[in-house]
Amino acid sequence: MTKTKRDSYHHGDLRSALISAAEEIIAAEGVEGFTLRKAARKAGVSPGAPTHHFGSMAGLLTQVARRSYEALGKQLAGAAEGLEGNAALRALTAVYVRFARDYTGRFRLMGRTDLIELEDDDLRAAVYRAMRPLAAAAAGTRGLGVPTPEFERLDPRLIAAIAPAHGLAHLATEGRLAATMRSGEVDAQAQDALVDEVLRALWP
Amino acid sequence: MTKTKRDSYHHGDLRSALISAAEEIIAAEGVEGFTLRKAARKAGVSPGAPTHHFGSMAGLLTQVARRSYEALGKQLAGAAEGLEGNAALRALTAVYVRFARDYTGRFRLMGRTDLIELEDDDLRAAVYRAMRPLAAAAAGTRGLGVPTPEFERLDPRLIAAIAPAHGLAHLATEGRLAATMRSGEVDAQAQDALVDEVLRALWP
DNA sequence: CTTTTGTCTAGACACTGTTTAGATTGCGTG
DNA sequence: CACGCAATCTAAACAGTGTCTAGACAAAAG
Repeated sequence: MTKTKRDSYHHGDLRSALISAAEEIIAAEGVEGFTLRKAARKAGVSPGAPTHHFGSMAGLLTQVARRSYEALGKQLAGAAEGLEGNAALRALTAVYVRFARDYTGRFRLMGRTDLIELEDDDLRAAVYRAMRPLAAAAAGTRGLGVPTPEFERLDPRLIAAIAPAHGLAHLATEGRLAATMRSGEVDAQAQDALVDEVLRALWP
Repeated sequence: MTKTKRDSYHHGDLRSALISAAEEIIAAEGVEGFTLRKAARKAGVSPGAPTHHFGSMAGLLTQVARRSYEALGKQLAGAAEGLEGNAALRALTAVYVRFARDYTGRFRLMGRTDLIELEDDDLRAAVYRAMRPLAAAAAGTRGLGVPTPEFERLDPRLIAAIAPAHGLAHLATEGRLAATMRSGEVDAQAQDALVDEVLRALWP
């Protein structure tokens, strides 16, 4: 589809072309449908080419994961505006779950510790930045400082805010939140309603 | 190690030998270290043999996942005894997290929808049975019926009990619950303490 | 214009899961 | 007991995979 054409021996911007190709494959076929060679073919390049830019498949997927965390962070930041306390926590969690449902491929990749380089500094920073709105909400609600970037020694109350979101998101992607229609598709509205009920039980 | 010896052409009990082999590999090298051929070699059998018993790799791993859910269910059932209300929920969640930490390979497999056959009836039943203690605790706490076996149209209050456990477990396996020592190993005691704090914030 | 540096290809390697056809065995039945 | 059937397993191949090593090519630097 987005097969980047080649007129010259050199590609020009292969690095970002491969990232885009990977994102498209993951969006269309999921993480399990992704192969490095597919991405190379989509970019119109030989199987060995990606190695020069990313070192390994995990290197490429780490970039995709980083960008995905940035996207999630943006959505979270937007959702928290103008809200405070438990209302903010509910809104943030709802967005977290919607992200997992709407971008299941990306979300699954973010949890695949075998496919990405967790120790990558840029990735860690992106994860930290993405979680900031949740941290802020937890702090606003319960009097708690923003966590250190190392993401270690986290405050239990922040974890208490992240865990339900993470858990709900996983349940959603596994189709365990009811809301599956007869067509097999996910009934987004019904799912949102269910999530809202859960959230009102957790953060009244 | 546990290489099952062969004296005759037929194995005798290849089916369960393959399941055991798979469990050992997953325990030792994680899901990402598992290959079907490895399991076959460990059972002292040709690469094509497993297909006759399980149809595909997913068939074998589905059995491993089923047994893992049974193990988890046993631990949950044991943890709930003699406890009521939020104390039961806290104990159950703590066990859930400990299971994920102590049997990370198994736990990761349970979440890999691409490696197992989610629609398998035995698996679904095992999942349902494993979650019963959580459902009972949520019911005892908040006046809620035990969910239907189809695991659809779940009560939001039950989901509110499962989600934090699931989320905490994932965070634990990703090493995001502090509690990682300088050696790189997980400080189980510190992690348990942190989880306990989180749980007291969620279910006071 | 030449050299150096960064990109990319070609081909191979050691794997993977699965399929095919055939060899081997145990078991129920005559 | 002997026979044939059905179950079980093997051997070999197939189409893939990620990654490595040479070397080909092109653009930038001297």
